Amino acid sequence: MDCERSNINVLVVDHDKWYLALLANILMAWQYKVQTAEDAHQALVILRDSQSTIDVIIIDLYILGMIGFDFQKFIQDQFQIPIIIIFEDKWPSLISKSLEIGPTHFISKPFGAEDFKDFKDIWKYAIEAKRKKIESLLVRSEELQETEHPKKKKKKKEYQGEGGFEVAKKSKFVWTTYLHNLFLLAIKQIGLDKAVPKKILEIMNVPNLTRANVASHLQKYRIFLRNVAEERIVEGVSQRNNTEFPYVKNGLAFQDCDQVRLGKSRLETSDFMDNNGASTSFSSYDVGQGLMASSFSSSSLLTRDFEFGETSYQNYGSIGNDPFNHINHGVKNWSSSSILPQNVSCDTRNNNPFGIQINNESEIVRIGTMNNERFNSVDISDDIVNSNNSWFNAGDQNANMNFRPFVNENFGLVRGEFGFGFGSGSDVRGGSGSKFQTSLVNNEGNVFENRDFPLHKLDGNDMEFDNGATSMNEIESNQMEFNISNYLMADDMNLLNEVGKL
DNA sequence: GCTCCAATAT
DNA sequence: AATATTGGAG
Repeated sequence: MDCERSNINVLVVDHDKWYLALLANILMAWQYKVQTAEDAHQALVILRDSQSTIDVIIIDLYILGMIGFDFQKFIQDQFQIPIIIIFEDKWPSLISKSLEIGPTHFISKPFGAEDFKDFKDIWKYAIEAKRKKIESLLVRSEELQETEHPKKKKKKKEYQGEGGFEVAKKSKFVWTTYLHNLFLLAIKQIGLDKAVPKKILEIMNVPNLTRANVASHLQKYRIFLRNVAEERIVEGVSQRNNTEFPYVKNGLAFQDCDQVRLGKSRLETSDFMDNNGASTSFSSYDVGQGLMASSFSSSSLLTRDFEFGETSYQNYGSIGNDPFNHINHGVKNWSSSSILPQNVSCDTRNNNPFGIQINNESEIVRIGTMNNERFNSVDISDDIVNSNNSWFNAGDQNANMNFRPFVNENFGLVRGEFGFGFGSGSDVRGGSGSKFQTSLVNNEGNVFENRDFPLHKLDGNDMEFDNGATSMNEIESNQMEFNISNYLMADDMNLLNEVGKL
């Protein structure tokens, strides 16, 4: 048993140095080889540098959440490294999220040395996992020959390697979000026109990834791009919502680094939220709302898991049991789709951010305005909508507004390569506007369709205020903000540095 | 013999 | 639907 132990290499990841030290001590006493990491990024680097020698990962649930649960899937699927998650009870949603990904071993915090007297469970788990891993790769051909019929054996022989071993049939490669994002990043670096499988493979630098894998994926990607190019967007905000391929998913990377408008992009992932409330994935701060479909000078928000059609999207979530509605407070509506600016505050005398609500036909139903503390909505003309129920439920939709400098004056709904959001092109500002113009924007950022909607009662004097809003808790805010670099492996950061985006 | 890519197979 | 494999062209 002991000799087996010393063959197991463990990576321990926790942001709590005390636990880190505790685990390292225990593991080393048990003759594990231990590597430790205090944060997510360091864990990624370690794993990347020595992934072939890591047999087990013990990781804090919160950090796992920071890396993203794709990471769990990634190392379980691709590397087949078992994960043992140490957790605190206060993140129940994270636990269930993690359990969705795959079989996982949990240890509850706080734990002490005595809890590790029962460590043999983990031992068994790790050793068993390693054994399975090896067995899945190598199957004794002798055993096979006993059971196989001669006919089948002939076919199997192609796989036969040296030393009487036979390599088990390769499992289907899975393009996780993470890998796809690396793929996109590689293409970004090379340039789409010059991107060929070999080069992409080289830049992605992912173990076990083959050129054929990349070629196949590239083919699919090109087909996708062709479809997008041919697609008519005249329908406005339409079906393209359904296709996720080019999107940044889970915020790990971006198809086009230019999309990052600001030096610091804040990234929120719904991994931190109840899965009922999957939400906005990107926002920035200081100016605007993050990622634009182009270099337009206005704001844009990205949402995901957003269904624009029949199902309305409830864009709110929670952290544990705490309402989490201050960053992604944008969209929440029960009966029809609604999009509101997020992370905005304003000089209400000159700039009024707007929220708009649209129906299933992409028509604007209502437009709301905000000031520093409140949200209210304003009816737009009845020829757009004859609604006798035309006020936003401001408390629901914009509780916990986040107040930051906000310079945009105008909003329109844009549909760009990355989704939809608020774009420039309108000529509305508090007190002075008479029209609200929505701008539909193509992938190049060019407005291809404008629609004007008359407004009234945009004057601040006419505003009705809601009392439900509260300001954002700064600490919570900080907890939810991560520099993008935290999500990237070392090479990716170099790549982004070269492009000058970090 | 290798790469790319479109077509085809699984 | 997603990924793997094939076969022609360069």
